[in-house]
Amino acid sequence: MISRKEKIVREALALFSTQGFVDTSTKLIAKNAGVSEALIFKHFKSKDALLSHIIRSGYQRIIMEHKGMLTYKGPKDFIRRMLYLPNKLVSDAPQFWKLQERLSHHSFSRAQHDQFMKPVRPVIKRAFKELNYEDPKLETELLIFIIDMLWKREASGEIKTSVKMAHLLALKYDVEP
Amino acid sequence: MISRKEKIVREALALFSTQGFVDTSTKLIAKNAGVSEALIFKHFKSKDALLSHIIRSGYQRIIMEHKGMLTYKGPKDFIRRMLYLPNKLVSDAPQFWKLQERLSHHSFSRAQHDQFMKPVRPVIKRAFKELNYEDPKLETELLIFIIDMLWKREASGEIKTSVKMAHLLALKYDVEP
Amino acid sequence: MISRKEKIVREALALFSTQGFVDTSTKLIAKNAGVSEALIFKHFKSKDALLSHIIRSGYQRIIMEHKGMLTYKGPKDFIRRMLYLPNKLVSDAPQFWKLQERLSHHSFSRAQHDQFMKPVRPVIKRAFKELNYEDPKLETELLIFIIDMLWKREASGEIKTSVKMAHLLALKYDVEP
Amino acid sequence: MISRKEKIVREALALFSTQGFVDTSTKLIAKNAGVSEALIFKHFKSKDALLSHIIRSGYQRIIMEHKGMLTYKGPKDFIRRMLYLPNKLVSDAPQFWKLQERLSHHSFSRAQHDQFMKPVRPVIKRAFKELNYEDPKLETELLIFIIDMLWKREASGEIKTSVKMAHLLALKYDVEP
DNA sequence: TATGAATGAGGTTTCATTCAT
DNA sequence: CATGAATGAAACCTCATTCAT
Repeated sequence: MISRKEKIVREALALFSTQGFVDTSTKLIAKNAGVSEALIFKHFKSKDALLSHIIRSGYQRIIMEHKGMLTYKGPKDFIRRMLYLPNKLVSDAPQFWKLQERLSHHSFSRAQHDQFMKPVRPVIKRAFKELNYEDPKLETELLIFIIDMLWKREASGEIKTSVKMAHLLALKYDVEP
Repeated sequence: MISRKEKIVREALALFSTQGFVDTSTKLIAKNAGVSEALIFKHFKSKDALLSHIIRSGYQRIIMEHKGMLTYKGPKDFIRRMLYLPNKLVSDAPQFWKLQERLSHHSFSRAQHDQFMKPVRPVIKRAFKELNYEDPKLETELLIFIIDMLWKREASGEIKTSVKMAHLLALKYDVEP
Repeated sequence: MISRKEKIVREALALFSTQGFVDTSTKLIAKNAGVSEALIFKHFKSKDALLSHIIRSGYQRIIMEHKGMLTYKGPKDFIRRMLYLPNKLVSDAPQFWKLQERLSHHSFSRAQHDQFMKPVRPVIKRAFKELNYEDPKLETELLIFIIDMLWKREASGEIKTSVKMAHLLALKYDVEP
Repeated sequence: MISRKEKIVREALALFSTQGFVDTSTKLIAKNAGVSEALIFKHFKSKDALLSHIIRSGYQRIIMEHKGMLTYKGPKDFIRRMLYLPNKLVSDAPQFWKLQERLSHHSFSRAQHDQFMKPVRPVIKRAFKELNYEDPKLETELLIFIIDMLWKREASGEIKTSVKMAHLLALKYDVEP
């Protein structure tokens, strides 16, 4: 059975991701969750705290579920997996990533995302080094930029072409087996 | 001499682009512009109308100032210019593009932007065709999306690496002279 | 040729009588009259003054046009004419009476109307006296009340039945020739 | 103990009936009721909704309290009771009828009133038929209109002469026992 | 005479949040 | 744990009115 607290979180996520944080009133969240408005503030100190909770717990779960993400079986394999990562992430938790996409100006959200992506950077760099790319650092920036691009696009709903793009990019990087 | 109406528009743009539309009160705009709040509503019917005016007139000016944008002197030249377009746009009107970036979920803003980019698409496709790319359509989608991400990134302030990326991409596309 | 001042007065009357005084903005009056809002305040000190002007000049004209109203050619004739007066008044200036009907709580309007009806009262009383009615004073009150009733009803647009009622009343009072 | 919601309703009725709806601010209602302005909007969605509630519940109560109104013990008795109805109504709820009188151009108010008076019409007609009046339909219209004017007059405060008139009318209709 | 530009005061309504129960 | 009742602050917007030209 799903707790009322969880109900609040789910409805809030659904609303924040579709209407945006500011345009979603606590009243509406309460109504959709079938609870009193006051309960939101019993469980979370404020509307901001509710958002932070959603972000934090979201990344926690994602980190849990993608623990193998960093396993390195060779440069080409890693880069390919990075290119297909966005699709996996967004497929697993579309609402969450839709919300993230909307929160590009929310500092806490950005911080959490940066922390999530931080361990990836050196591994990508290693891959480009092993593949003898001329400027591994810049190539890393570019790939991360592309990854960013892809999950934002997928989160926006344009999944099909995004997957095609990922494939096209994999070909360009020559990492397709 | 700059009119009060223009003053309102400028302050509104400044505030919307830094704090966001919803988080900027008409009172603050008025205060910063040194006018009465009522004057905003004399010149623009509503806060929304003010935003629409900013968007519309912004794109109008940009279209004016980038009339040569579509001149085609060969595929490589065109693709290169497309890759450097974001930098040019954002350098010319940083606040405006910052605002646009924030408004990615605002339907009118999207519509205006789509209209602005619409004529570009067939030309890019032509370029890829002339260069004998295998899937010109998908390549076009990809490039347009890259352009989109580049200006958003630049608008967010990350200019230096973005320019570097544009250069790197130009090399990858083999369009650098 | 009709002056701008007159244009304002006419449009104001039209709007006040259909939408009511408070629900009609000076902005709308100006727009409908095809003049600037400021001009209203050049010609009339305030919105209230404009209303007062309309009322005062309205009654002035009506008094002018109904000078013969009080001529007494015998009791029955007078009472009959009184019963048909509402129809004549409202037919002549429907908008004006519609406005009056709306202004039942406006003290100036009431005062003007009372002044207009004042000279009628003693004549009606005289008629009832001559006809040997038992309580001429109360009968006078009642007839004035009925007249009031009738013009308000006609001003509201229900003209046909009101005329029928007037006729029926004339029969009841036995004043039809 | 009287609830805050009821307090709001009462103060609103008092103010609307004396100052009129538009000229009464929600702020003043709140102040007079000793509650916050926001509470008005918690209990009633809007100022208009508050007014509608007052009208609707007012008529509901009146209908309850005047259930015997339509009992028919003979034509003369019924007509006499109709003539004295205005006085009974206004005596019972003077503020409410004062408000109704002010709202003669408010469509919802008119509709409610019409619905309240609707069942009366056929009974009056029946009475006039039984009394062999020549044009029962027109007589009905006239009587209903007289009733209408009487309660409006009483609601405006002119009670004494109105009662006298009702009595005089009863004599004229020959319905006084 | 006529206007465009400007405003202070005030209106209704929404919001996140608190508190007694 | 859960809520209904309540609120202060602030939002957008409209209004009648003034004034320099």
